[in-house]
Amino acid sequence: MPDDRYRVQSVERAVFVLGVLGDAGPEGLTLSELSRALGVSKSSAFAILQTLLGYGFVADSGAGMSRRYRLGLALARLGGLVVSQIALRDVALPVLRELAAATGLTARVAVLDEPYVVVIGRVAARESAVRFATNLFKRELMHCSAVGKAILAAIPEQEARDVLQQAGMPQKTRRTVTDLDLLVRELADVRGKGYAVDDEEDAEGVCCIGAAIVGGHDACAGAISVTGLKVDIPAWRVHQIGETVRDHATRISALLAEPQAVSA
Amino acid sequence: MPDDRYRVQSVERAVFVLGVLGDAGPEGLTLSELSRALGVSKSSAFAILQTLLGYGFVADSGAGMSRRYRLGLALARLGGLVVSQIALRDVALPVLRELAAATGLTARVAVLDEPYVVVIGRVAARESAVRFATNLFKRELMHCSAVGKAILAAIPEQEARDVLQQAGMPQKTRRTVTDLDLLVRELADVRGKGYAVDDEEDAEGVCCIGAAIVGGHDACAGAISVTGLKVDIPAWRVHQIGETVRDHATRISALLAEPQAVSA
DNA sequence: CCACGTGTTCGGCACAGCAGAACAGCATCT
DNA sequence: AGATGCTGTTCTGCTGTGCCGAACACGTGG
Repeated sequence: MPDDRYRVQSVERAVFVLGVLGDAGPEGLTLSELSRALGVSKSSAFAILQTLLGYGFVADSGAGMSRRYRLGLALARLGGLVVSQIALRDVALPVLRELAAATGLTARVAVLDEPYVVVIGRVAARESAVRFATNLFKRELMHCSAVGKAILAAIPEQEARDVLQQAGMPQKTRRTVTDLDLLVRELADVRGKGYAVDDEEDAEGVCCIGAAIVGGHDACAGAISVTGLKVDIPAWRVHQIGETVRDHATRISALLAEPQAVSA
Repeated sequence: MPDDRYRVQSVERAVFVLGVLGDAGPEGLTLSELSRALGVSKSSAFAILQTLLGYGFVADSGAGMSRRYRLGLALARLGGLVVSQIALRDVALPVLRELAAATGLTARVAVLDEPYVVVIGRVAARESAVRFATNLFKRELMHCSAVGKAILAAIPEQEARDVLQQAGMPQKTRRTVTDLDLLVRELADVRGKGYAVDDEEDAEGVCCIGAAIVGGHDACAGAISVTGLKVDIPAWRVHQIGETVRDHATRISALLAEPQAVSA
């Protein structure tokens, strides 16, 4: 996907190794399984694994005839560093707790990771029938999520067009907006209201309402949203919830503008 | 460090890139700084960065003349996967809370990541004068830590010797045991008592008492320990604390043996 | 016992990807 | 203004990396 002019093959393969091992779960994979999944020779996969093994990026369970490889603890360390570096997360979480309490819905905070959005924090609704299995830190498409559309509405239109074209606009449900111009027109409406709605556009039966967070270093720092079943968010509640979400987003924006007083 | 026969240079360099960026903090580094820190040409570093960038392993803040690179969110995702895969962590943490409360000391749980130990969980003492700045998920030496010695005592002697020789036994403080045979003899004593003591062997003025956790898939699943200032752990308290730590370790071992009933 | 599974080792050839130099912006100093 | 330092990016050509394939050692099950 990146500018494939300056990509180095070995590194790319190493990244794939980590990706495949991540999907594999705690049991891990054998060398043969891995080399097949990647479509590379066993010896190549072996060399990459040995290298990553030396630095703790992968771990191996028991040597011998059926040695299994899984993700290593060095990744936990680096991952922790990344998380601790996201200031927005720490600022937003307390406010999200209030938002979740006020609406009775699951609240989330996400940032732009061009051309995707990434959920970096989450507060589950206290008493929710279903639990939304949204993976933290996974790249999600912008055109069919409330946080995505909220961010798109907060950045220059041309930039939004670029981002959308780069990522594509696949049809995820019956209601997904797949036309670029149609979505851009919707963004104007979002700017007017101050909140964005995802009405079953990402998953059937699931509704989200989000609002952008402005400030920080860049113009748009991210967005927050609440998620619930379509049943729990009837049409007549949308506007009221939308305003609540928008107000909480504004509060986070204000907190970001303040001189930081971070506690240990 | 690894069997440098089968290491692939590009992957190794990519690992170094991530390591350097991790140490650099949220501000990140410029391409030039990075290439200098690594001792590779700018173009090589650039190619590696482009590749990692494409998969979210690094992120870039603003293009142009002074583009800065930092760790990317993909690492947070993989790191989260790793953490969630460590069953021991979830089992141990509640018990560690009790241990911390019972002793008034900081409690930690670690696993073997040959030939090192890695702290995977921690519960700070409620009312502690100092806060111990131990990094989670960082590889630590075994010969000068309570968790390390506890694990060493729980595995076959030959294996312990191998591990110690592989990692080396550098002198970290005046009291660090740097002689292999001397330490091996101490391990017999640890087996007898059921707990291991680190008496200012890792850092001046800091004392740890740890005990091994057995069971799980392997014979030795890890170890727990309590950490405090030498002043807070006078000689007459060592035995009593040691027994407390040992008992809590035994409880964790028992929990691991039970058929898992994990809550969401 | 042989056939197939595994992980590991080796060698040789090709091209991946290195280094170095040239390029384009931008700052700051002379 | 001009000059010189920085920055990131691009390009080219040579070299040595690190690919693949095949042989190896070990275990298992038909």
